[in-house]
Amino acid sequence: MSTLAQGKADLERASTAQKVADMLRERVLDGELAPGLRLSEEAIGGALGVSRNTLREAFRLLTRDRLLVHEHSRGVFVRRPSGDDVRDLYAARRVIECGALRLWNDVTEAQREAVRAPVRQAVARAEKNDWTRAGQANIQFHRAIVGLARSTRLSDESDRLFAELMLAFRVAQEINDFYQTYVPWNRRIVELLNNGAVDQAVDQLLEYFDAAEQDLVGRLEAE
Amino acid sequence: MSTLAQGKADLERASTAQKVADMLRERVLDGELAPGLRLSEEAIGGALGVSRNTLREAFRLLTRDRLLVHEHSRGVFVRRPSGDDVRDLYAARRVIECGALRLWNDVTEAQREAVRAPVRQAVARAEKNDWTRAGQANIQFHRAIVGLARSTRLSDESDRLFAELMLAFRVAQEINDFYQTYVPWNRRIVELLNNGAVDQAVDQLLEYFDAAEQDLVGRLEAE
DNA sequence: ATCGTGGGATTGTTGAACGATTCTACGATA
DNA sequence: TATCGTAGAATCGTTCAACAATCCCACGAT
Repeated sequence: MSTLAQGKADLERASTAQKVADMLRERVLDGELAPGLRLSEEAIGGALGVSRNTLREAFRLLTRDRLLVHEHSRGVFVRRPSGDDVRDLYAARRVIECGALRLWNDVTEAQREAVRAPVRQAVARAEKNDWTRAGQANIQFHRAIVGLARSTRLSDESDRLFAELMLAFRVAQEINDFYQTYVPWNRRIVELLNNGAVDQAVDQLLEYFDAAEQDLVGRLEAE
Repeated sequence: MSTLAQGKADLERASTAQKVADMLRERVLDGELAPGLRLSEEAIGGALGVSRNTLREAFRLLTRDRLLVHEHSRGVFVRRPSGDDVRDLYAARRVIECGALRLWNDVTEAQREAVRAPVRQAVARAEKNDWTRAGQANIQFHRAIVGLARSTRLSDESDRLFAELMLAFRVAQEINDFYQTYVPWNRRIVELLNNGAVDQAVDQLLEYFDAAEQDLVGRLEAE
């Protein structure tokens, strides 16, 4: 059964543009292509061995994901989120994640466990000072919160928001610093949820967003 | 001042692909291009006088907006939303709009008025049996609710959800029928908001979503 | 120091080309 | 008669080459 699904996934393999977009997405998210950098069609296309047309399709995909920005007749650039972008981003997250978290009592146990597990993982990794992977667990935590809503459209959009936020973190050079404070915060949220105090958990999540936004915006607008 | 902004908007005019995409979007939304229809690259490109490459970029844009679906080596088709799509759509709307509506007491008076006005408009148009434009006012109502969050990202995504929902309405041939029931519903919601009963307004909104989803899914899965 | 004004580089769009994939219709086989 | 397989037509995926439009930069004029 799973082999069938696997085979189908292979059959419906991505187009060249899709594959190029995936590769570029990784490079952007891991910082190899720094925010603000201009991506030359000729240089990238030559390096990857694809034609300009195909490359431009890949650019369109990433532009739609807000990882790249397109300026007419000037080219595409790796996005450099501004303070206003971050405020916009957190306004969206507040609505989506708090709204989804309020569904806590209406969802399956499997969904609830998907929220708890990443927090345990983040705690364990934080104790080992593995902040990179602790950060990944944090994202999983928030993805699972959105997942409570059971809407692929909402989850997909949230993934785009998370990716954009990663860029903002990079610009603010805040990859590891801030992660130390959110771990206990998430722990508290899960604790409140387990005690049935959903409203208080939502309040905690809101406070977390306030703190994170303020910190990030501050660093972004400092320069 | 506004003329300057207007001029700037004109200067930063869309690319050819963007303009083609806008034109096709209209045709899809007003039903001229029916759900399920296949869009031939050659036919459309020839009729519009643009090259295949440019047209394909336009298709990509609309695919990203979920108005078209792309099938490898088969072409692009006007999306035909399924019952599952509608369920997914409403799950997202529940989270977004209810979450945004809870901000009622934290926003400016101008934002609140932007929510009330479309309802008055819808009532007036409904009395004149102008259901098409009453439906447009309804969408404005829901757009304004999302606007309470003050996030362009959230508003943009919601616009995509609304557009997709319009397609579902078309498939269900429910353009005008259902509109008669939501007008009084929206009226009640605004009344509750004006009385400061935000939580009850959210509950009413949820019930409205339940009813609308059930009705739409029922018609969609009937065929 | 500011303001044209070029040349050079890059993007925007087109058209043609060819392999790969899908669709269609026809005929073979049971 | 119904199913299956196959050849041919139509369409898509991708590349390449070309040229106009636009932007960037440096140089010189005022």
